[in-house]
Amino acid sequence: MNQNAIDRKFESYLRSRSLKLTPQRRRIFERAFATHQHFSAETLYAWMAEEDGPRVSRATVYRTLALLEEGGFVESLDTGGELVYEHILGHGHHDHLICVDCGRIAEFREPRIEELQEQAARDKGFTLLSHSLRLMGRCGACARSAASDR
Amino acid sequence: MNQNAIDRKFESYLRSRSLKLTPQRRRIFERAFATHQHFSAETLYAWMAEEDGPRVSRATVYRTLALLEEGGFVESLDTGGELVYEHILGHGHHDHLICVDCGRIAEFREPRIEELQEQAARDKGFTLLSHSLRLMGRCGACARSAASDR
DNA sequence: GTCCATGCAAACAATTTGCAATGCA
DNA sequence: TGCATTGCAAATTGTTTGCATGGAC
Repeated sequence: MNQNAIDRKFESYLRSRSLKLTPQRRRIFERAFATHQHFSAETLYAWMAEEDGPRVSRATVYRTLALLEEGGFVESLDTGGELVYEHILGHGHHDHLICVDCGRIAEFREPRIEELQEQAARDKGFTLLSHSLRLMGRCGACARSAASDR
Repeated sequence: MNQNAIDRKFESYLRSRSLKLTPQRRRIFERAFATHQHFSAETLYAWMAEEDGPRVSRATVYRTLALLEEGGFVESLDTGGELVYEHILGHGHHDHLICVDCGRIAEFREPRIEELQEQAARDKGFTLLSHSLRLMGRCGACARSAASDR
């Protein structure tokens, strides 16, 4: 999906909820889609501060990220501490690997895990709505530097 | 493992780190093992307040829970909001199902998921240290009452 | 013109910390 | 006795909210 199509999707989402397209919302939205990294509200706020464009307050960053999440434009990931976001469009579902040393986040996809989750939920009489799977470990680079420190 | 053996394990853990066995620590420790439910720091603090025994401050509850977690006596689970704890001893590893309506927590065990996680980590060059898998859904009771509300 | 949105600062919730007093070992 | 521990209140962190002003439609 190109930038234009995404923009239209956002506009139509706002209209559907009778919300307004403000310069702040547009700026936050576009910035969130301009990166392929994970970012926190604070990080995004810092980007807003150092880059050019309409001034955006911290409160608006939080409010707009919440809005984007409700609209299914971004997803949040709880890193134990702050929430980080990533945009979703053109990005299939995946889970995360988090390096405990450097904080690097890698993504992986494993449909067989999803299937087993469904099964486990059914077994316990639950209707599965969503899940959060985070693998904590040490990435290759950190493992190597830990080894060379010895 | 009986209460006595668990107590000794705790005492020896404290000794190994040259920490002291205070009435507060003993009380918190025993209370944590006396329940088979999940509990938050605040809940535990409330138990301390309403039941008899040496007075325990909120700060000490937090500090001791952290200590118990480091020692591998309890494990924490992030429910999005507050952390809840459960004791580990005599309790194999499992993951959680959380009801989004009533907050009820169910446990399940699925070794095949663990195996696939290991594999995914290896594929990405990570050394897996731990993981957190939470399934969010609606428990049977809540699904039924939601249906009857209609 | 009518709501909705923004910025600001104050409020929040959960947890952590500094410090002086206290208490195990 | 010496260092760990406690309680208290103040501090922190990440996030949310109330309210007066400003702006999109």
